Amino acid sequence: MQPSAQFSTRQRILGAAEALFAERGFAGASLRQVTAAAKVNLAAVNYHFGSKDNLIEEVFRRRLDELSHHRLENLAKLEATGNASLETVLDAFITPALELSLDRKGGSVFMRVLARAFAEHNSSLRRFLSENYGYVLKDFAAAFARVLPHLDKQELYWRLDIAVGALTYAMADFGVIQRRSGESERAYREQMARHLIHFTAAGLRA
Amino acid sequence: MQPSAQFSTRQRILGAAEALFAERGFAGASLRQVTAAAKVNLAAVNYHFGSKDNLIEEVFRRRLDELSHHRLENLAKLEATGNASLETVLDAFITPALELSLDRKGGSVFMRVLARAFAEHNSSLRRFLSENYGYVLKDFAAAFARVLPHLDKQELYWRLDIAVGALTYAMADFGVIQRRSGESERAYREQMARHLIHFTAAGLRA
DNA sequence: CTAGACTTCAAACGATTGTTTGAAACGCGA
DNA sequence: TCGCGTTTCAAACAATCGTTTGAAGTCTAG
Repeated sequence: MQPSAQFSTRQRILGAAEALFAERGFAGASLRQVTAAAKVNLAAVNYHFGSKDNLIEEVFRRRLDELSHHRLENLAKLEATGNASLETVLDAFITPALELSLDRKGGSVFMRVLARAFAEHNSSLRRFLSENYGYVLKDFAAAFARVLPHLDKQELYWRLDIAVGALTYAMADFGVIQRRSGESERAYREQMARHLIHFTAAGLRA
Repeated sequence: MQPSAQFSTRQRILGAAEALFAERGFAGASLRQVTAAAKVNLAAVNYHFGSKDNLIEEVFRRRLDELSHHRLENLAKLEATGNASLETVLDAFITPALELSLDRKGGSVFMRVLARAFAEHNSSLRRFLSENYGYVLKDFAAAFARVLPHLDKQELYWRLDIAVGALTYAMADFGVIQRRSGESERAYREQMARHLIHFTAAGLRA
């Protein structure tokens, strides 16, 4: 387990897999395409990850560990300072995803991979995500319940379900809106986040 | 081209393909799985549709022709009677999808297939959908512009993009909300449509 | 410098992929 | 009943799939 060597091969596989999963889906991207893009040997995937399914899980783990941490950290900060409102809770959820998609080159494509996970009815993948990161959504649901006290539980869950859909879809860039020529990636993403918070807050509050 | 024979084999392939595409994706569902589920010979797909890609397009065409017609019909009726408002235009868009998902057994799974199409960056599939059904979205965008005159074009497009995401995601049943035990499929779907219109109208108007 | 663990490599495994083939079965007008 | 276009069928095609293998290469601790 040499740190440098392991980092290089493992990380390059994860990066190439992430990009190809976003573009062609989990079944549509083959390990040969992944290893070719990563410029590593085909057998390296099974050596480092054991199987394709494990590779898929690791692609999620690499990003979601950090993303979930930032989201909950933001939420805790709001609760501690008493600044929790509908808009700030939404911001606590959205901004880390925004930063991730701007941070590294692969960040924005990961949001597409994440959106694909929702479309997959693959039960083992859903179980993996629910078991490892379900508590994040639970904590946020509780926070939303606190800032939307007039909604009963059933009503709140319906609206959160719709809101998550809007956020997932938008952050994955599935829409038709294109970045204008003079506009930077950062400016485009920040505008999207602003619209998302505005739209979703209105829908949740209505 | 005997009507009865053609109907039977073709239609059974389309039904089985629709279900398996919804469950496993376009790349994840093989023609052998499709033909086995449809109880037809493997070669029947290439005989009746030419290729897997053509089969995928036909799965969309079968539902979208009718769906688009109903949507535009509803919209035209609103314009003719002067009843066009934000809620009624949304209803004109959503209700046909609701009816489709309740009408036939395969209707609800088709909405999942449609949502998968958004996740696919497959350019030929996107081109097929845009060329054949893009005018529906264009007509509705114009209608929304009329009932939301205070929004400038750029602002409207942002919000419609988000709204389409919310609708697509929700109608595909990607969320975590489950039908309650005593609740009928129809009641569940109608409640979802009601929440969707309410949420989206608020987001668009805000 | 050597021993030994770690990593990479080319090659091959059986299984499965979309597609094609040519013959068999079918259905219907003459 | 015959003949012919339409449809179905089992079988096979080359290509690709995820995975495994054992040897070659690389690295560091002793």
